[in-house]
Amino acid sequence: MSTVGFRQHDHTHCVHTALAQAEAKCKTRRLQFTPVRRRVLEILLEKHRAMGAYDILGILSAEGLGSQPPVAYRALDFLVQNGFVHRIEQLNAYAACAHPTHDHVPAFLICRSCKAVAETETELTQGRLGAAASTSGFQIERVVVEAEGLCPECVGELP
Amino acid sequence: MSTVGFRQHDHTHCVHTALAQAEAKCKTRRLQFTPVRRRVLEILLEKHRAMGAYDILGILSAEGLGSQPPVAYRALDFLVQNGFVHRIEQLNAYAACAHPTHDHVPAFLICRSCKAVAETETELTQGRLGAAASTSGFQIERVVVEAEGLCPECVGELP
DNA sequence: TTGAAAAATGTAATAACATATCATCTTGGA
DNA sequence: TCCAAGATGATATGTTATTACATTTTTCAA
Ligand SMILES: [Zn+2]
Ligand SMILES: [Zn+2]
Ligand SMILES: [Zn+2]
Ligand SMILES: [Zn+2]
Repeated sequence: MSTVGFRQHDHTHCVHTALAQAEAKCKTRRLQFTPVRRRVLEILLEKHRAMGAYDILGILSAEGLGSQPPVAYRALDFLVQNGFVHRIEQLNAYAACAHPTHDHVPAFLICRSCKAVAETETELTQGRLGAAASTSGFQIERVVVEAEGLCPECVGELP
Repeated sequence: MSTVGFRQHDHTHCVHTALAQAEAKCKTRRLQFTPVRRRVLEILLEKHRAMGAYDILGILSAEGLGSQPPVAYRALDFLVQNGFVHRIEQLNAYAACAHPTHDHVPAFLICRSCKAVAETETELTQGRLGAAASTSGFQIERVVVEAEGLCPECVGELP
């Protein structure tokens, strides 16, 4: 399954594929897939977990791609804006999108022990939240859904 | 309806009621409902909106109840831990619980224009998220559900 | 009642996360 | 070619949150 990413896998191939897809999408939309933007996405794809802006900045800095916070935040804003990366609100962190080929409402499973993050999908106006919104006349534009708990690896090893 | 709080109302009475309920609950559970904790909850009930820790600290400080960040964060941690207050992840802010009398999974509707916040409820493992969790063996302990959009007041007045 | 343990508070310092501003350079298109 | 929009460089600052340790207060059982 591609919906949940807790199992180990080799992803040198999928990093390449995702970068190529991102590049193509940018070309289509006439967006500039600049070196910093490309590298930030690549870092997030390679690490395959949520990373803070300053973690990413540290890597960029070591590579001579920029050392000040705006460098990282600008690249991340671009990637989030265009759906290549999601922001995880609970962690103040960022993760590469696992389903970049189609529009979706991301939802996350976040392990409180090992910090692994898996992305799945949800609906914009599911269940009671959607009902409450339409009852009150609230117009939902974006939904943050983030579940915290224990991943399969950690669930056996902790209280 | 009590589920959605976008309509105007007078709540001097409900502040008193909520404080009394909190006090009773603390007595039952043998928790210390100290002056700072009480006052922080009262502030959040009175303002009836999401507030940052430093907003609250400013008020506490003006009243001589403490001037350093840990004062506010400790009180907020206590109130969140015990279900009197919820943290709004998207806003890095806190709001008094609207349904303190029973256990629930809070969900929020957040107006991006006026910053009003309404609390409703949801299920711990709704829809696809729950399905993905059980498929992968992830054990959900807490869910953050926060919808961003336009409240009834603002939906007519903005693009 | 009293004394040890647990909980809460006071205080200082610092860490972590994020944005504002303005100058300069690059890119894409008329 | 030249302009305008977009991207980057660089400095400073703003905002949110935690660590650490000393002191006081509360709890609870001997
Ligand atoms: Zn995604
Ligand atoms: Zn784990
Ligand atoms: Zn609540
Ligand atoms: Zn509004």
